Amino acid sequence: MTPVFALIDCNSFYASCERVFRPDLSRTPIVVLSNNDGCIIARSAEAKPLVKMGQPYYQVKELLQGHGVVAFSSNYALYGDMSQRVMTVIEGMVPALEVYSIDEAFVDLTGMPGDLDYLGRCIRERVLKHTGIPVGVGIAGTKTLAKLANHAAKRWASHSGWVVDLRDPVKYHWVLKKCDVSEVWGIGKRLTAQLRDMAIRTAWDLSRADPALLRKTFSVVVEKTARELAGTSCLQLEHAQPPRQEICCSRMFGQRLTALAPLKEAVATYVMRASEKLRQQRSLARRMRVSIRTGMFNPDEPRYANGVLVQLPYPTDDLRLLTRMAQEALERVYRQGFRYSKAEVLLLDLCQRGEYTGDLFSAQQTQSAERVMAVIDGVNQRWGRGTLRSAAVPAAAEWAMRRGLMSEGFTTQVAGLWRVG
DNA sequence: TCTGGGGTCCTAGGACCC
DNA sequence: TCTGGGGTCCTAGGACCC
Repeated sequence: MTPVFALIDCNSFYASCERVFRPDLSRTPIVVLSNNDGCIIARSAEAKPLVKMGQPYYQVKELLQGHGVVAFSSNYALYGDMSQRVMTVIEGMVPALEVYSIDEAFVDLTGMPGDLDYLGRCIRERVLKHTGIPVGVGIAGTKTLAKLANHAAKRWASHSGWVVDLRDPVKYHWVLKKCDVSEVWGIGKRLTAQLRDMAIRTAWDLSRADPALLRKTFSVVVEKTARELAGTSCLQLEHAQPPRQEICCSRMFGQRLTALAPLKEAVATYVMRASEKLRQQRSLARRMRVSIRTGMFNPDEPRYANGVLVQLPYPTDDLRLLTRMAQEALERVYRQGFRYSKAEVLLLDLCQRGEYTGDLFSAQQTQSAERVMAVIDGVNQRWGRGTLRSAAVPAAAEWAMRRGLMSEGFTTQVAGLWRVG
C-alpha cells in the first residue's frame, strides 16, 4: 500500500497559547520570550514581519513597543498542558500519531479511505474548536515531503487553506523546484553551504542527486532525506517513545555569579529537576556531567567553560547521592575570578530500572532510596514542584530566572482559573 | 547591562583483541 | 624500501531539530 503521512503543526504555538486566554489580544501582535526574557522564540503572524526568530529582546524592545506588540515571558507549564490537549484531539481522529515536538505531530494516513483533504480540514476545525489553537496540515507520501507540504501551506496557501496535499507528483515537483535546499527538514546551515558547492541549490536538485554520492560525501541521513524528497518513504512513524538516552537540565542565571556558594545552589536545583525527569521515565543514571561557563558574547570579559564527567558508584536516581556528587564535581571545575552565566547537569548512560541488577549492598541502598524518592515525587506532584527539596536548594534564589512578563497558570494553577459570572 | 533549553543521530578515531 | 587486517567498543564532537 502506498504510504501516506501528514504533519500537523500549531501556528505560532506559544503566541497562540497566550492568545487563547487573552481574547482581547486577538488582533494584537504577540511575541514570546525565552528564559530570562532573552530572545524572541515565538511570534504571532502580525509580529513576524517586525522581528526575526531568536533575536535578542533588548535589541528590539523599543521597536516592538512602538508597534504595540505585547511580549510574554515563556510559560512552559501552560504550553505543555495546551499541547497535550491538542494531541488528544488529533489522536481521536486518526489511526496512529507520533508526537514529534511540543507543537507538531506526524500521523499515518496509509489506507485511510475518503478525501484526505477534507479530513485535514476537519482536524483543523476540531482542534480550533476544542482548544482555540490554529493548526496547519501537510499531506504527502513521505515524512520529509509532509514537512515540506506543511511549509508550503504557510508560504503559498491562501488563509482559508492551511491544508496542503502534495501527493500529486505534479504538485510536489512544483514545490520542490520553488524551495531552497535549506528549507528541507534535516538540512541545516552547514549542509546548505556544502550542498551549494556541489551545485545543489533547491529541494528539487537534492531529490535528483545521486544517493550513493550523498551517502559517501555526508551520511545516510542526507541520503535518506534525498530519497524521501524523491518520493520513497524511508522514515516510519515512531509509535512508542523510547525512554530518553540522556537527560539534561541547563539554564542561564538571572544574573552573573562569581562565588561558589550560589553556583552550588544552582547545580543542586538542576540536579533536582534532572533527577525528576529521570525517575519519571523510570531510568537510572550511571554517569553525570556537571559543567559551568561564563558568558560568550562579551569579548572584553575573560571566558571559561569546563565540565567534569562523574562515574556514579552504581546506577542511581537518588537525589541525595546525585546532589552530593554534583557538588563535588562543581568544586573541581570552579575557578575564581570569572563571572558565570550558566550551569548544566547532564545525566548519561541511562538504563531502565529492572534491567539492572546490582550487588546486594547497592540493591539495599537502591530500595530504600526508591521509597524516599517516591515520597518526594508524590508530595511535589500534589503540592507543586519544590515543595519538598534537598537542603542545598534555596526557596527563592538570587540567581533565579528573570521572567517579568509571564502570564498566569490558566490551566495549571487553581489561582489562574478563569472566573465566570 | 542584556543573546534559550533540551534533545537526537551519525561519524571518526583511538584502544583493544585475535 | 616495504612492519597485518579486521572486528568491536567507546568517546568526543559535529550537525541538526524545535
